[in-house]
Amino acid sequence: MAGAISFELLQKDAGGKARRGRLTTPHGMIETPVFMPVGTAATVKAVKPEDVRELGAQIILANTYHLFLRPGHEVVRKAGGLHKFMNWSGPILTDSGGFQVFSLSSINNITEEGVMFASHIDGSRRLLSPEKSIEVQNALGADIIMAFDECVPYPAGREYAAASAARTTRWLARCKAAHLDTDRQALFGIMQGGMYGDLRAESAAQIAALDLPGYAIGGLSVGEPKDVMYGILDDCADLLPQEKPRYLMGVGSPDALFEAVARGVDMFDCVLPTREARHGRAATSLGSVNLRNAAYAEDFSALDPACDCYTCRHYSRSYLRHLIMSKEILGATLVSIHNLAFLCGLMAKMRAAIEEGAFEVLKREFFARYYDG
RNA sequence: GUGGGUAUAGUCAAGUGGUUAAGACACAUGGUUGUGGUCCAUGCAUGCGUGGGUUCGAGUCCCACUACCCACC
Repeated sequence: MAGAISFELLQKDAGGKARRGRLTTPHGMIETPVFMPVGTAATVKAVKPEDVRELGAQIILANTYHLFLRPGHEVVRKAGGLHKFMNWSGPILTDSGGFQVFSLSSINNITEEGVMFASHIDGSRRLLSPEKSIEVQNALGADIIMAFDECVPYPAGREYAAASAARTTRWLARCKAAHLDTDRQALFGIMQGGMYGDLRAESAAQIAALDLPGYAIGGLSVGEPKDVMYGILDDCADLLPQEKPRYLMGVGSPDALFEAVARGVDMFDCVLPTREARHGRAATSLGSVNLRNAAYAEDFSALDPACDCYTCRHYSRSYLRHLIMSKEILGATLVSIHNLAFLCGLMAKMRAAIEEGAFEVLKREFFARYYDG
């Protein structure tokens, strides 16, 4: 079967697990490893789609949960799909709503059927199930859609993690059965299993057996210590199929991106760069900068001297701090542009380094400058 | 000019003679990982317009001064 997407493994890092790949989708190619900016409500907050493209983003993520509740997936369908609705012609991935049902809605009742929850917008009771999530994602029309899963919280007991992972796998089979238009949209399965290595292996084997076009690692970066996350990731490269893309959900701090790419992960998404930008924190080549700090009030230099993004080419730290402190909309826009450009640029550097067999060198140099400089 | 009122942190204020002067905003410093444009944590008045007085004890009562507000001339 042809399928909506194809993944080509171009190169593996000499001596390491880092991979250089290429994902072909109905809306264009994606060079991996890749960072996907998050556009929850069919918009990367504060940034116009053409600017998202210009800053180097190859694919964006949108949320089933949010669009299901508002404006409603039928509205998006009538608009001609998400790409047209939001004026983004590149690839899109939609999250299934599984995570948000647990993290955002208040009252929820989990059954084998699905999850009953109260909308965070108006409190109305809604049901999201594997079939419903696929129906909504079909209407949204993203290139890659995600399985409806339960993200096991941290910490979680072994028994709960095992039962939850097993249910997520059963839900995945239902998602696959409900998803018919496989030539237009690729369905990714999600590995769970909490922080238990053997449960992870079991989950990986079961979802791999369904022969899906890609696989995600879920349930990480949920509050566990970083070395625990890296420990789980150590095994993921061997647990998941080599020839399929691997997506680590919710990860986006620079150190975690390096560590995960080093362990063979290809795709990432995270709210961190845009959320932090709205609150005045920027990632730069020399480390993190909190623009709210009084020290930057009269700092007329560029946010990051080594960055050539629109924001760094035209504005000073002093001005950006003024915008953030005044809660001016432009502040969120400019810092978001920079933070996204920084992360997308970082991934581009990783791709080039893998091609040159210099990934470990880049990683070492980055850590020295970003965290110790 | 006459009468009345009000002065407490950068701002708005609580405070009715008795420990260490509420709270909010602002400000300062952290935090935020499949996004509720949020939310959270910590810090921030040796002092209550100024000067005197009463009292064991005064932001609180008394007197004078100063500033501002309102009304009348």
